[in-house]
Amino acid sequence: MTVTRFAPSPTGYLHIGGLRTALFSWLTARHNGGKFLLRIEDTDLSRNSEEALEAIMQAFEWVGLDYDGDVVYQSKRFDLYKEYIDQLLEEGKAYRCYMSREELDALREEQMARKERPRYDGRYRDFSGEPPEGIEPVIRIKAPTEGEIIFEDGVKGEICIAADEVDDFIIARSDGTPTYNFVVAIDDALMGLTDVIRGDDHLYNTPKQIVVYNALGFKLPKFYHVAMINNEQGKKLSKRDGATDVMEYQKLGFLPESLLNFLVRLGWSHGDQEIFSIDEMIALFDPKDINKSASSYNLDKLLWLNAHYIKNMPNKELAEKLVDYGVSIEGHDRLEILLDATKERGKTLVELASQIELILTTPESYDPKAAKKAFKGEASEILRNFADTLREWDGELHLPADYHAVLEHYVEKSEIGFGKIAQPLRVSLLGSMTGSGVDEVMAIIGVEETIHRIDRAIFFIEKEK
RNA sequence: GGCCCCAUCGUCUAGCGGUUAGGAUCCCAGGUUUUCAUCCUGGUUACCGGAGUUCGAGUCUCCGUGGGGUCACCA
Repeated sequence: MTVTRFAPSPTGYLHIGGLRTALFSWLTARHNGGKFLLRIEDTDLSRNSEEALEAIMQAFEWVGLDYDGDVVYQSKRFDLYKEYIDQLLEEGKAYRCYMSREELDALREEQMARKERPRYDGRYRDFSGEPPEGIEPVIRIKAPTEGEIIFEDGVKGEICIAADEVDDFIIARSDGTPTYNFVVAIDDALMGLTDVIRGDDHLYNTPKQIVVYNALGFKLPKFYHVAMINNEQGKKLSKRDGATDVMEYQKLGFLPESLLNFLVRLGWSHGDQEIFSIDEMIALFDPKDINKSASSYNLDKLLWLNAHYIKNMPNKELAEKLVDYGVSIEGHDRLEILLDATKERGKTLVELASQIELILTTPESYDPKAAKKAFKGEASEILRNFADTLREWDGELHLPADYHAVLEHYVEKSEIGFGKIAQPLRVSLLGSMTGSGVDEVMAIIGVEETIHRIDRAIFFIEKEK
């Protein structure tokens, strides 16, 4: 059975790059009917934060990626790791190193001065003498000294790294706590991972982890190293580039399905298809199709996707989402007309909310340019006559089409062009020259409010004269 | 710097030895709409450079160049 995982360390919010690898892992598991596990890499007790953990879990919930079983916390498994450390020590596959931090730093500087690659020199690898006083040793694992470490990466192909590039790295700190590359290998093996999908910044950790797998006799999973996401300039994505925190996207008015669709297409594709529902992603995703090259983040495409998903979302659902953006219209009796009239002109929920606000609120002022253009000539008279026509209208007035009939009737009766009434009417209703159709707006706010807004506009026009 | 990885329109990508190099986004133009948006139609724009292999190379090989990653008692 396919088993994948996402394994963040709780040191900050969930980054969109992290979300993409999580998505790839999740899709791989779901596609194969396998399991997707969540593990928290919190072995460095000093760097963990409770808020970071909560932020990550919250982001996961928002986008709707579900995981199987319980969350695994590495900080709660120290006893387990200790057993493996002891085992390796006993088998002579690991050893105590009594070099102090100072000595290590000095060695590194020396090597750098000689323009060599800084690395541990293995001085305690076969040490059997009397250990120096007062030094708590670290535990190092014996990495192969010759040959090469080769593995097949599902994305990049065969990766071959000379053994002397991998030194005897530390598996337990002097305080006894285990380190990252050691516990990752153990947990991935023990949790039954079949496919490890992660960022390619981990590519160089893989040979180290393979050393651990081999020392402990574990079976290797398949590795996939996904290239990074860059900013629009092709450089590494940083906080300066705007939203990198997944939850930022919620605040900006993005739908989780838009973000997921956007991310799945960064480094993966299926022919010419751009729009993928979650079910389609699950059906079509295969990690072997992941691209080798890094991709750049592009906000325009995300906005386009978001507009698409907003347009196609049922109004009821949209209304529920809009509550978080300060718009409560769930009980509005013209909900359908209101959302049909607005959801095609908002790229984000934030924009949509302000469109709705614009219609529902009586304009306090008029856009000067629009007023100048629309409120000239006989505008106030035309508006007054139209309001009268509305008052006297004895037909049904519910749908936009009903209001349209009134407008048509008025235009015919008074022998004026459509624009003569439509333009001043729009500015009266919305305060601006652009926006939703006047038929829709009138149908949403009703006759009374329509007349109220017209009266206010007439008052404004007369006052300005 | 050592090692490793990568390279098609501005961006996301298709291509898997023979295509007028396709789609999407952005941008521009036209149409639809009383306006704006939507929608529809059309247009501009790309194989990093150089050798080689081959009848034929974006596709394979090598060398450059450019970009990225990594070299912790962080993860």
